[in-house]
Amino acid sequence: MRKDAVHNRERLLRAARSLFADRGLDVPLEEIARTAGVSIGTLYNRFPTRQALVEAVFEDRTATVARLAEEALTADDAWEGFVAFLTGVCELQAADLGYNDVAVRGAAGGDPAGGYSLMRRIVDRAHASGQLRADVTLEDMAFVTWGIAATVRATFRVAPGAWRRHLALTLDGLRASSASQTRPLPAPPLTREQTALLMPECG
Amino acid sequence: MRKDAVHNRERLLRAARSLFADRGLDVPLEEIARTAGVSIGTLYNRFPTRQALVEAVFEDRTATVARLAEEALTADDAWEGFVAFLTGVCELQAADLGYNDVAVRGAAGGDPAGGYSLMRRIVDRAHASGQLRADVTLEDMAFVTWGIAATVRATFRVAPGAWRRHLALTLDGLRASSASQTRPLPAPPLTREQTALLMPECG
DNA sequence: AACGAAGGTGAGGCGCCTCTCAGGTTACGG
DNA sequence: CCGTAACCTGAGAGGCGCCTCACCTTCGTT
Repeated sequence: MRKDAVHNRERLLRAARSLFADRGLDVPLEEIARTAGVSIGTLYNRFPTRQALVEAVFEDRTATVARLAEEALTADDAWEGFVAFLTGVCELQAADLGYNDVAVRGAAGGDPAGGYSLMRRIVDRAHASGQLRADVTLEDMAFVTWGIAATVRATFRVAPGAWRRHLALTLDGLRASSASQTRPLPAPPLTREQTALLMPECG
Repeated sequence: MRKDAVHNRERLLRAARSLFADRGLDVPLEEIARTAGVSIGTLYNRFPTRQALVEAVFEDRTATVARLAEEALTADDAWEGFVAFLTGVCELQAADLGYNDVAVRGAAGGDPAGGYSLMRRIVDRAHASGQLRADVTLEDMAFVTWGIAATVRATFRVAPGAWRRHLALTLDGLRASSASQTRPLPAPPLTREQTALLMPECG
């Protein structure tokens, strides 16, 4: 690739990163090109589809999630690791409206550097320590993601940080002590296949 | 109003109700008119803005919510009433993608027939019975709404009913027994003003 | 029956966004 | 320094959805 092409690619990524973060994934491509100081044609040269641009912009996030997961596994307490991981992921969503969209729409593509199997280990460890309720599965983590993402979107202008309250309430519902002993949960967990369909990046 | 106008108005409402339910609030107005067998001009005659149409379509829902709230207040057990109310509201969202949008975007306009003060009574009653955790407020109900709505949207094609599992987990987090005694929640509840801003129909 | 007002119609203007392509420009190996 | 392949450009075609308005039809009243 010629070096001016590389240069333009980077300018486009910088512009897209910033606009996606502020306004979500639906920013007009023309605006991204203009912000990057490049023509719309160049944008299409570098990124033939919007999807390609989105994937390039959020490529680093998958590594970040993997790092969060690894840190969580080294936490002294399994539950604290579990909480730290989910908090970290939600912080990413709160800091970047574009990534928030990615999380909700499953638009990232590609497995997050083995994030899925790391997450499984976090969940297993929290189960083993007896602090995560036994009837909760890895697939239920999607509920946390979707729920907190929605609260972030609803409140980020008016009450940034409010999602932390929602997350705390959600996490309390996942503690072993919160299980409603009387009756089982009213629906089965999502299957692995369903999760793969809904969040391709976790397949 | 002339009777052909009334007739067309009803055809438009029927078409909009059906399309909104299946595809959400962003259906093209032209398509609604076409489905109703009426011209786009007529749609604009009856409903000068999209907002007006949406409000007319979902007018009945506010009464439904009020009815749910009243039923909840007559339940033998305060907690069961509380759960029944939230379940009912979520069922409305799960049954109609348009109403789901309304709930998330706060696009309904108008107080739901005093639904807000009824909800307050449901929450107060659940507090009084000692079953709803004390550090949860009426405003926190918005988290439930947003969260379940998001899960409904994500799963309704692939796993309809999965939201019930999410709701059950969420509700378990709201039980008094789930309060993490050690530390307070990490963020204050939304203020009444913030809630009014975010969900105008609850102002 | 006749008339005025209310209502219906749909082509077309507008704005927004996506995507293409013919023509001009630049990098870089030889 | 030259030639060519890679690259950049931006006008414009095309699609979509919103909304208006001049013209015609129908209702309902007298």
